Amino acid sequence: MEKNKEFSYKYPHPAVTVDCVIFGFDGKSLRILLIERGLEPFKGSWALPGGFVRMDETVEEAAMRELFEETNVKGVYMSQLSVFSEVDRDPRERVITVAFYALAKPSDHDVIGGDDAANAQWFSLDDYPTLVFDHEKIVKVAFSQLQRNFRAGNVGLEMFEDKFSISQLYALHSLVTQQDIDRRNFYKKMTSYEYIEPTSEKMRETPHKPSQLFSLDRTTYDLKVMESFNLYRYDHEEKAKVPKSKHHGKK
Amino acid sequence: MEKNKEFSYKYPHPAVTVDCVIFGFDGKSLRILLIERGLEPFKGSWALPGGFVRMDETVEEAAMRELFEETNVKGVYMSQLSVFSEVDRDPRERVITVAFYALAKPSDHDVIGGDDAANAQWFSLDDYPTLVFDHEKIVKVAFSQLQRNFRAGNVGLEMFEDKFSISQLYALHSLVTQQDIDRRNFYKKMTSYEYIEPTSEKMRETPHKPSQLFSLDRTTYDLKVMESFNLYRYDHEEKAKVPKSKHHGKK
DNA sequence: CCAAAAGTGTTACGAATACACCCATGA
DNA sequence: TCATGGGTGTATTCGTAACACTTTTGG
Repeated sequence: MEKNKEFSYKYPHPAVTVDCVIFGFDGKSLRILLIERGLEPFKGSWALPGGFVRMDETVEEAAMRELFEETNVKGVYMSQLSVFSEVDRDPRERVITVAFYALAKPSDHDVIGGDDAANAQWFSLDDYPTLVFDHEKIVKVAFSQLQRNFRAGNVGLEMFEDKFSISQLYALHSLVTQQDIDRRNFYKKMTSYEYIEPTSEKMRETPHKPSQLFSLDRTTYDLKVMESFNLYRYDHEEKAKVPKSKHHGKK
Repeated sequence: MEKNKEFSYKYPHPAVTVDCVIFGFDGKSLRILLIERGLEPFKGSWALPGGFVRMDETVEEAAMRELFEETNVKGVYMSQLSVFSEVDRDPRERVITVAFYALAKPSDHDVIGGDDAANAQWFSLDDYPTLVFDHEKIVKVAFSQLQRNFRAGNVGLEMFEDKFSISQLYALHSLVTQQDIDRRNFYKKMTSYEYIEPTSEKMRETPHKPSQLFSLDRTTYDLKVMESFNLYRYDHEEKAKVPKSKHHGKK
């Protein structure tokens, strides 16, 4: 390929990428999903999953596509976090990135590095490798957002298995909000939600804690989450079938 | 046609723009600031103030710059709203836009169309001209955001003069939230805030309403707003390091 | 004086907090 | 058995809602 610059414009254009901050929870610590770059620049370094937006897709579609290609994770709720556009944030050229964030359960996905990623792996938020570009900053902003959402009442049930105990929720809530909520009040609050339904089973954890298991009424929960926050549902396959839906909430 | 496309890339790049939704309040209705386009495409049509992001500026800087160039408005709190990236949202080429929104007082700014704008003008949200591109959608999303913020406790004091009455706040709050809050409870709530300070003056309105005037402690208020929401302060001159003015004595 | 809107007080309710207590389990 | 953590009950606080009432001003 001799002529390798085929796309010309009258004015300079920045490149546009997407980056995804995916949070998970393993029962002990909060985790983020990272990839090991398989291409230059910074080949071999760790980074947020993401990549260039194609000309025939929206940034949301790009985020879902890249996440799936690079980590095999799909079907999560994605939310636009922020645009990062510092002029020198990428050494190659001017790159503006749209950051997304989502919650996922580590066990639910077959996390396999693919495509441009040599590897994909969950890391503890307390101890993850140095990230390339300004991805550390993006992670910080994402965590702030997560913290805000949690303090505002979000419970992050997307990060749990089908069956979960209130103490697990409590552990996560404490981790994220950094607040010292009374355990018993938290218990009552959670069990008062109509979308958290008790099962009769019991579960066993590390030391000796027999605790009641609960399950989630996804339908009710989704409604609550959707109206509380600005979340959009992105099923990876969505683009393939669904046309364009437009609904306006005019009164 | 000669060769007028000097900027070449190996892969296609979208163009990146910013658009600003500026809300104001005139005592009666909620207003937005629009410009009449002075250039093609859609020359003569109305649009949100905005334009292309330069290679040497962030999207925030671009938003402030374009807003100032096209409408003469500056020194407002800007907040990233969302990225709009539908593939066909611009007829010229692939254009991804970062939408911002801010609150301003209509009277404080000398709204003059400039640069790419033939004209700039405040319109009532109930009755504004058809907008180009997907700007109507952006306005809708911005209003939803505004509504969310107001329901969450924001009072939009940025939209008022130095002296204001509680009934004015109440009128705006009712307009935005569409909620029927008790006037008297609202009054007490507002006057309980430490950043809303009574003055001894009185003001006169349409029929016969003498009402107490209040003023705003900007410092305290800014703190509250900054931590409640994700707002960033952008003084237009900031980049050129011009000293900040606290009071505007101009009229 | 009267109408209309501003401003003040008083009570009620519900969610969030604080904390006391009992139960189940495993070592 | 005891230590540890799960689960339940109850009182208090506080912000908000509901609503009665007084004051001010223009006509």
